Amino acid sequence: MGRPPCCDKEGIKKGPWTPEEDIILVSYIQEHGPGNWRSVPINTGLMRCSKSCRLRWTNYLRPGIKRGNFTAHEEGMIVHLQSLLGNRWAAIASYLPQRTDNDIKNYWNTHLKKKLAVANSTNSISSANNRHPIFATGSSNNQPEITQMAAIARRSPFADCPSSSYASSMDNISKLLDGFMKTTSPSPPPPPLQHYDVGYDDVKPAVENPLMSFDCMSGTGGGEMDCFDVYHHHQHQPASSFMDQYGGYGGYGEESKQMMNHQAPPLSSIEKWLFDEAAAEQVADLMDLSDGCCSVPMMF
DNA sequence: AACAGGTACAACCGCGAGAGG
DNA sequence: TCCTCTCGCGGTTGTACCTGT
Repeated sequence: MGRPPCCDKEGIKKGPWTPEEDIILVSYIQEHGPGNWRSVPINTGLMRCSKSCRLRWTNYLRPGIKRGNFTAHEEGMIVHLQSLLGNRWAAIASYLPQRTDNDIKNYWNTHLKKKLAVANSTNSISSANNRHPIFATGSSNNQPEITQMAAIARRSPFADCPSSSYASSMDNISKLLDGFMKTTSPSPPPPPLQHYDVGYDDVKPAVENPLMSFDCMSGTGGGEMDCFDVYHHHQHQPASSFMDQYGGYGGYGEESKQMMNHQAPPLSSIEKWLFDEAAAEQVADLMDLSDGCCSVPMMF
């Protein structure tokens, strides 16, 4: 007997989500937290399948998501990471905590693939890529490295930190509710959202870890120490001390820290490469073209 | 103004992995 | 060890919007 289809039941609604549905979903998650998606449609009365609820939350409603145009910096990172990891969008997204894997995937398919095709035809990108051995050898010839990097990506603090992500989420929800209130009036006020003092246009990164966030590579932040300084400052320190100092790990517990201590080098090869001169050079070039909006005020 | 083609992105589908019984 | 359930991921589709003719 095969697996029963998830969403082919009678009465399961498909298609775009309405603001009302969003409100219901957000309210429920605000109260119960994300997870246990099976129970979400049951408890909320939403005529959606659990998968649809999860997708809506993770790709649209989840707090800390940055919407709008990708910066040149983000583009560069996606291109780098895609070259290394292939179409492992979730792994790539873990390095861009403000972007969803769906966003990155869409952006890759609609923009970057085309751009790269054009660039490759003029050899402009390929020459840059070939500066680095990883590009020169091709991802398929570095399977162990890729595997390691994928594992690292999964272990990254951004990979899965529901608690911290959820805890900082209310700006998105506030946005949603705000937008909803603007477009539907009069209507009963939504449940009060607490713990959110962030303005509508002031989306904070879901995770504030300066090393793991490539946003810091922009170097345009107003901090006392730019990201490369941070990197150089910490690259010889054990991962644990760095993570402890900068409050990494998101929702990871002590056990995870220990795991990191045992399994992860202070700086993985992918991270080294991404901070490497070639990448830095390329990204720095892109930085010059950036509008600066990718620079996120960091905690240092 | 109307239409066609292109683009962007939200959402869906199917599969695999992992957890738990 | 096997089976079922649940979740997450990557590929794909549908559709609203944009742009050019």
